[in-house]
Amino acid sequence: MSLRVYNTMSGKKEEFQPLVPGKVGMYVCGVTVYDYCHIGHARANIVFDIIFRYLQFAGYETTYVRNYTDVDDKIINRANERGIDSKELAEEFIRAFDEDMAALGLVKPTHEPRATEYIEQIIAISQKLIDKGMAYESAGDVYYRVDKFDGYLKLSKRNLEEMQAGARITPGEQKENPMDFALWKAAKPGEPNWKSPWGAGRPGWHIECSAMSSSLLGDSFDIHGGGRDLIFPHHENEIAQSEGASGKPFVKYWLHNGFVNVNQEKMSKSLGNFFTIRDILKTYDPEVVRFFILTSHYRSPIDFSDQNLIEAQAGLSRFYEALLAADQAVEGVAEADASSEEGAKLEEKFREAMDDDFNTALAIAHLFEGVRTMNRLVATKKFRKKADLVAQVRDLRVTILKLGEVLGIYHSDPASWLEKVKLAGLARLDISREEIEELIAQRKQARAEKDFTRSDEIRDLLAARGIELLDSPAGTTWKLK
RNA sequence: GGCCCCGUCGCCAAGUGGUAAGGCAGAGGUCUGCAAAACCUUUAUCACCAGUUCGAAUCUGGUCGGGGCCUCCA
Repeated sequence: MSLRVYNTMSGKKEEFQPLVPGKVGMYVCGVTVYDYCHIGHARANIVFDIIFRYLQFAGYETTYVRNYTDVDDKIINRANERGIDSKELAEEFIRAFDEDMAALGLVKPTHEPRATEYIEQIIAISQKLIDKGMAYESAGDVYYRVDKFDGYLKLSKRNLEEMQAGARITPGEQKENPMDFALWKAAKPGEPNWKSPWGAGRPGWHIECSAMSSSLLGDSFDIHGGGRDLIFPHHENEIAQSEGASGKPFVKYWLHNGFVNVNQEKMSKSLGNFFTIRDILKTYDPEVVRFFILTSHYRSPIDFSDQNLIEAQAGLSRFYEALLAADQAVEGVAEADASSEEGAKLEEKFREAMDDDFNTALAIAHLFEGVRTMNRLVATKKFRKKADLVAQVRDLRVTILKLGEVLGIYHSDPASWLEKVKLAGLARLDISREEIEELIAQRKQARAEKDFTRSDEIRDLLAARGIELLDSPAGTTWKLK
C-alpha cells in the first residue's frame, strides 16, 4: 500500500504523489522567536519531525524547510519592553528554540532559513504583486488586494463578505478593503528596517514564508505544514501571495496538526496553563513527551496532563524493559543460521499504519505487539538452546529499534534509561537510596535466616513508602511502585 | 452569527461500509518463601433517535453534550 495523507484543502485523505517522483519538498512554519517554546510548539515540531523521518524511511528524497520568523511586531514589542535590540532578542530565542528541539531529539531540517535573510525576495514578490495589480502601496505600507485573488479563503473555507462585515481596521492603516493584509510595513522610528521601493520598512507577517518557500523549494512544492491555527489567516495569505505572484499552484498537500489542551482546557496565556518545553523537561524525560504525543493521531486534539504523561512513561518503560530483557536473554548465545520472519512482519504492519496518514498511534500499537511476542519468546523454557527462537528475538529487537528510530524513540540504552527514570522518580519520594540499600541488606539477612516474617515486614515498610522490592537469583533490586 | 471538529471499555486511544487494535488500571491463572516483571485467560456493539444498505462505530437527517477557528498563536 502506498502513502495516503489528509489534505486540509480537500478535507479528505488523498493518495500521496509528489510533483517529482521519489522526491518531496516540505515547508513547515516554524516559530516567531520572541519567547520560549511551549508544549504546542513541541507537538507541531515533533509531528513534522516524524513525517520528515518517515518520508525518508519510505524512500523519498526529502527536502525539509522550517523557518525562523525573526522580524515581527511581537519581537519588536518584546525587545522594547526589555530595552534590547530586536535582533539580539531574536538571536536569544533562536538559540533557545534550537536547544529545546535538540533536547526533544528532533533531527535537523534540511534548511532553517530566517526571514531577515530573505528581504530581497520579499521585496521582489511584493513588487511583482503590485505590478500585477494584486497589491498596492499606501503611505509606505504595501497591502494585498484580497478581492483580486479568486481563490481567497479556499483553504479555510470562509466567506469573504461575512468576514469583511466583522473585520476591524487598525488605526493608521489606509486599506482599500479591511480584509487586505500587509506585505510590507513602513518603519516607525526605532524599528528594524530595510530599504525598499516604498521607503524604509519591514516585512508583514505571511510574506516571509512565501519568500523562503519559493526560494528553497520552488513556486510549487508538495507539503506545507503547521498547526491548525495557522490555516487562517497565515496559510490562506501565503496562498494568495504565492499563487498571486507566480500564477502557479502553490502547495499540493496541506497538513495541519491538532492542538494541545492542558487538563481539558485550551492552553492559553490568559488561563495561565502555559507550559514551556524547558519546564516540562525538568519533570519528564524528553522521550516520554515524544511518546505521549505520538500515541495520538497528529490531527486529534491531545490533553496534556500529569496522568497522561505518567501513563506514557509506563508505556515507554514497557519497551525498555522488554529490550533490556531481550538483550540479556540473547547475550552470549552464538549466532546460528536460523531465519526469522518476525521482523519483516512487524515492519510491514508498521508501514501500513504510517502509510495511512502517519498513524503513529496504530504504529505504536503494532510495536507493543512486537514487544509481547518478544517477551513470550524470551520466557520460553530453555530459550537459549532454541536457535530459531533466539534468532526471532534478535530479529524483533533489531526491528523494534529500527522502527523506533523512525519515531525518534528507543534510542537510549535500556538499562541507563530505566535507571534515569527511576532516580528521577526517587527524588520526588521521601526516602534515600542509602536507606533503601540498608533495608535491603537487613532483609537479606532475615531471608538467610528464613525469617520471612521480618522479610515481609521490610517489604511492606518500603512498599508503604513507594518502593517495590524485586527478588531475583542475582539478588534484590528495587523500583518505584 | 458563519465555518469546522469531536462524543469508542474505569482512564488514554486506533479504527470512515463487513460483525470493535493497543496501552494503563481491574479479575483469575502460571512463576515466586512472599512479591515484582513476564506470559496466558478475561472485561465494550461504539452519546441518543430515525433512515439508507444484504450489512454501519463507520453514510444521511435530527437531538443532546463537548471543543476549535473567525484577533496574535503550533
